[in-house]
Amino acid sequence: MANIRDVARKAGVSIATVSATLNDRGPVSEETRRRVWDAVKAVGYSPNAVARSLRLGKSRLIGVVLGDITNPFCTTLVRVAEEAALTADYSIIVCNSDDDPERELRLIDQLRAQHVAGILLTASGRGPDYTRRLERRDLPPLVTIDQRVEGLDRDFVGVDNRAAARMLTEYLIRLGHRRIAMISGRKGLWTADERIAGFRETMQASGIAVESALCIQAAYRSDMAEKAAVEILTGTAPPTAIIGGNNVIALGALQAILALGFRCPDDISVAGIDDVPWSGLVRPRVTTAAQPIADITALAMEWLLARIADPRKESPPARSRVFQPYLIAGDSCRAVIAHSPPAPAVA
Amino acid sequence: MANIRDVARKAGVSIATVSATLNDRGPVSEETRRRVWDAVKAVGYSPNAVARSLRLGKSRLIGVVLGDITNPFCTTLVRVAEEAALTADYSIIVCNSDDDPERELRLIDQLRAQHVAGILLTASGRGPDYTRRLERRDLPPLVTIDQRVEGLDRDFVGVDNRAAARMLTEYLIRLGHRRIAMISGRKGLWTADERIAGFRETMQASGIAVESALCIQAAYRSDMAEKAAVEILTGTAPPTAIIGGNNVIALGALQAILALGFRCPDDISVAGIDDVPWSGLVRPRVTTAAQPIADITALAMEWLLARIADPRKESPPARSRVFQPYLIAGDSCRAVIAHSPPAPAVA
DNA sequence: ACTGCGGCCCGAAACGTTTCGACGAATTAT
DNA sequence: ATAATTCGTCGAAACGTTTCGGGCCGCAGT
Repeated sequence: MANIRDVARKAGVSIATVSATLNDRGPVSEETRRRVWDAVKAVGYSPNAVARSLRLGKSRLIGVVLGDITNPFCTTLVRVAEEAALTADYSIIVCNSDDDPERELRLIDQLRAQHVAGILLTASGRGPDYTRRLERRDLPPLVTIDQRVEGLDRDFVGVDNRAAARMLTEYLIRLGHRRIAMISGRKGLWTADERIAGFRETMQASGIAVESALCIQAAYRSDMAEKAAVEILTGTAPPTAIIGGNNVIALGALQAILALGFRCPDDISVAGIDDVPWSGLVRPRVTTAAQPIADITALAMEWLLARIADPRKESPPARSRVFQPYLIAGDSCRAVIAHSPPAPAVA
Repeated sequence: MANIRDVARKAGVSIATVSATLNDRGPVSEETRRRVWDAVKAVGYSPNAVARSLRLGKSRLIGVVLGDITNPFCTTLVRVAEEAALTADYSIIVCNSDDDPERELRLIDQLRAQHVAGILLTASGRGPDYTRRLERRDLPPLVTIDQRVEGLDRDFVGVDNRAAARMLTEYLIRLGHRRIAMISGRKGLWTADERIAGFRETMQASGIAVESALCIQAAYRSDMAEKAAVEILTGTAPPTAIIGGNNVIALGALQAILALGFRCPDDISVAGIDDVPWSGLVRPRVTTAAQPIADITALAMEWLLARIADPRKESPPARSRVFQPYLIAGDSCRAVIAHSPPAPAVA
C-alpha cells in the first residue's frame, strides 16, 4: 500500500513537505502543492490512520458502549451517534456490554487501548469502585448517556426517569387502577431503579400500598419480562395494570397477557417507558412515556465532540442535562370501576 | 499511560524481553517472566493497540458495513457478529452506508485506512466499476453478506431471495389472489431486484400478468413504502394483496392499509420477506418468508475469521452459501373467492 | 554591501510496538 | 580442554506518520 514516502519520492519532495501539504500546515508553494497532489493520485495514496493515531496519540474513532444493541432505543441512538460522528469525520465502534459492568469495563479498556478519541457510555454499574474506574485520568473524554452514575464526575445526558414512571403511574391511578404492577430492569441499573422509585413514590403519594410481589426487577429482556408477567398474572391477586420499565418489557408483558388468554386492555392494562418500535401496528397500541432519543443522543455527541476538540484538560466541569419524557397515549389502558375488571374504554 | 519501556525499566530487563514475555514468544526464564508480570501490574501497563497495529500492519478490528442499522435485520446481524468477533478477541466497527454505494466505498476506504483485519459487507452496488473497487488487492479479507454482488470474487453468505419471493407469491396465488402488488427496495439493490424477479417469475409461471403499476421498487424504508402503498391502493384497480420486499416495507404497507381505512386481511392481504420484530404483537401477524439471520451471520463471520487467520493469500477460492428461507404463516393473508373481497379466513 | 527577515523546504526524532540478529554464559559433545 | 550448541537476554531497526528546529534563498532595510 502506498506510503507517504512513495508520494514524496514521486513528487520529488521530502515527506515533511507532503505531510504539510496534506494537512494544510506550514507554507507550501502552489507549485509544490500541485506536484504533491498529483503524486498522491498517481500512487493511489491514502494516509495510514494507524500511524497517524500512534503519532498523535489519538484516533478518529469514537467508542459507543451499549447495554443491548438489539434494543430499538439503542439502535436509534447508534444511528444518530454515527451521523454526528461522521459529520465530524469520526467513525464509531459499537460494543455490547449486556448491561454487565465487568464486561463493560473490559470493553472500555479495549477502547482505551485502541486510543479512541472519546467514549459514549450507557453505564451499567454503580458504587465507589465502579465510579473510580470510570474516573481514571487516562481514559479519553467520556460522556454517559441514558444510564447515569450517581457521583460520577462525567457529563450525563438522559431523561427524568422518575418522572416517566410517575407519569404512567398517575395516569393509571387516575383511570382507577389500584393494583398496579411494575416490571423493570435489573437491580443496580440506574434507569431501572429510578423508574421503580418513581413508581413507588407515586403510589405512596396516592396512599396505595405497593405489594412486593407486584414490583419486580428482572432485566430489560423480553423473555425475562414475559416470565415475570406470567408469574404476576397467575398469582393469587393479579394486578389490573402492568407498567413495563422498558419498551421491551412492556411488549414482553403484553405477550404474556395475550398468551395467558387475557385481553388487553379489557382485563389488564399495560404501559411502558420508551417508545415502542412500530408502535402504530402493535395492537393494542401501548401507552408509553417516551424519550426524545434523537435529541438526547445529539446533545451527548455534541458534548463529547466538544471535549474531544478541547485540548485543555477536561475544561468545563461535568455537565448534565435531563430531558423530560412525554406521554404517548395508546389504547392499552382502560379505566377501572371499583374492582370489577371490565369497564368502558377511555380515550 | 504506562509504556512497555516503563515495564522494562521496572522489571530491570529489556523491552524485547517484556514483549517476548507478554506474547509468549521466545525463551524467557521463569524468574524473568515473574518479574515482568509483577512490573506490569505495578505500573498498570496495558499494551498500546495502535502501536501494535502499526508494527503488525493489522489491527484486531473488524468493520461491519450495513445498509441501515435501525433495520431489525441488521441489529441482530450486528449482535451475532459482535459475539463472534469478541470470542475471537476482535472488536467491531459498525458503519451505515444507507445503501448508497458511494458512501459505502468511502466507508470501506476508511476502514482500510484503520487497518481493520476484515470487513463484513452488505453490498449496495453493482456493475463492473463497483466490482473492481471491491476486488482491490489492498483490501483486507472481505465477505459479503445478505447482498450479493454478481461476478464478485468474494465470499458470500445469504439467502435465496427468489425463493423467498416465490414462496410468498405462490402462497397468495394459492389463496386465490390474482391482483398482487409488490413493493421492494431500490432498483440496483441485489436483494430487492431478486425478490422482484422471484415475484414476476412466479406470476408468469401461473399465467398472471404483472401490471407495472403494481410492481414498485422504492427503498427499504417505511415512509417510502407507505407512500407507495397509498398510491397503489388509491389507484384505479387496487390489488387484493401486497408483498413487501422487506419487513420494514411490509409494515409500512400495513400501516398505509389501516390508515386508508382498509382492513387487513379482510380487504387487503399483506406478506413480507424477513421476519418482523415483535411479530407476535403486530396485528394482524404478518405472514413472512423469514431468513435464518443468526446462522447466516455466524457462517459469514466464521469464513471471515478464517480468512483473517490464514496468512496465505486468500487461500480458498471465493465460496458462497445460500440458505433457504422459511415461511412463517401469520394471519395477514386471506383467501379470495373470484373477485369479491370478503371471504372466510384461512389457517 | 551587509544584515535581517520571510518564505519554502528538509532532516531527523518521536510515538510504542515486534522481531531479527547477535552476544555472553552455561551446558554438552568431541 | 576446546569446540559446538543451547538458553536467556538484549540492541536496534522497522512500521508510517507528524513536527520541531534549522538551512537555504531572495528580497527589503540601513
